[in-house]
Amino acid sequence: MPWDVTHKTKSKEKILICAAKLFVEKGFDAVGINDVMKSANMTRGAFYAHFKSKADLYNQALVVAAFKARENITHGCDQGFASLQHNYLQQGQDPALKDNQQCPIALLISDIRQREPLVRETYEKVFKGFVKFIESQGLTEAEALKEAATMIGAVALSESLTDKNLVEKLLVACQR
Amino acid sequence: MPWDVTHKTKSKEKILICAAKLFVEKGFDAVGINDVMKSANMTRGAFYAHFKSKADLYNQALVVAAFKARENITHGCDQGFASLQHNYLQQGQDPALKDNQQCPIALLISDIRQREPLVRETYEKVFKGFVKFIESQGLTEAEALKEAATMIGAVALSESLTDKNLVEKLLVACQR
DNA sequence: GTCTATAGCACGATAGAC
DNA sequence: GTCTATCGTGCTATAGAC
Repeated sequence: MPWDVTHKTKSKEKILICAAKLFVEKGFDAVGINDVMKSANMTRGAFYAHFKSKADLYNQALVVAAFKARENITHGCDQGFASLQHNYLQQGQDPALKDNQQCPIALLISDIRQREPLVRETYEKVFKGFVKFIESQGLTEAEALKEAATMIGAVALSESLTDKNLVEKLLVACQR
Repeated sequence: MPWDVTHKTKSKEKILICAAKLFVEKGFDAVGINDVMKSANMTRGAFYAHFKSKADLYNQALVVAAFKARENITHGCDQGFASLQHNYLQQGQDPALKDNQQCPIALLISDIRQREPLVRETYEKVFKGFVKFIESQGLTEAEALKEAATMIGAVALSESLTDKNLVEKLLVACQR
């Protein structure tokens, strides 16, 4: 593989990983192409050699975010649903893991409504994958859907509320 | 009360009610002052006679949205938590009620992270009021927090997912 | 492929007529 | 108080040098 192809691939990967973090943290509108490229140590102009538009980047970054978040949350998690639930609910709480990828399903849950159909399809696939994964821990589809709603709602709320005490009570209450 | 004071009050109320609908539906960034004023049958210039900034409008509209949504959801709901839960989960499903105010806690759940501290405080107060209201139906604080997370997560998801069948299954699964 | 520079547009906010 | 007109700014996207 020639050097320039590797270089291009590495640049694109770097952009995607930076974009995944930024978009999940701030949403589509609050993140400019400039912010993403700066975060990846490049300038605006280089962006369009890799992506055809900002929406294209968002769509691909969503997949990367989902993959990385799953890695993050299921890392060392072999003890069934209770362990998964605990790791998911605590994803934003451990300061040591503060720069890890958080779950795009929860953090982009209202952002996604304003996006184009292709992006919404991607989001929906990610959500369905999450539900299937919960089912694989021994839950029925209905149980998995309800547990997913609770976990996603709790994590989304935990990022939107500022009262640390309330957030702690909320996460404990959802843990069962 | 002189005519012009009444007129001003009515204009402001109209702007607030239109803004509450638009912001809850689309979020802060996707709604321009122009959109709000057009929806209220006025022009951009008149806006600053009533509000000092777009953020000021958003903050006040959030309170109006919470009040109207509560009216909408608790309307004819005297049968305890099960009835509240049913009405809350179905708020976006009945096409006849499609233009009613939906719950800002659920629909602005990720939008609110990017707003200024004053707005986030307002959101937090609204959320705490919602939890207290659930508690008043005979639940403990922990139970109320968990039920709130499930309901809010389910409604937020139901607006973000496009598969009607999946949404229906999700809402039924959360109904108990 | 990456850079600098800029076109083109949309938005928030202000100024001044009525 | 409401209107029209405008300034200033920030953004996406493109053009052209290297």
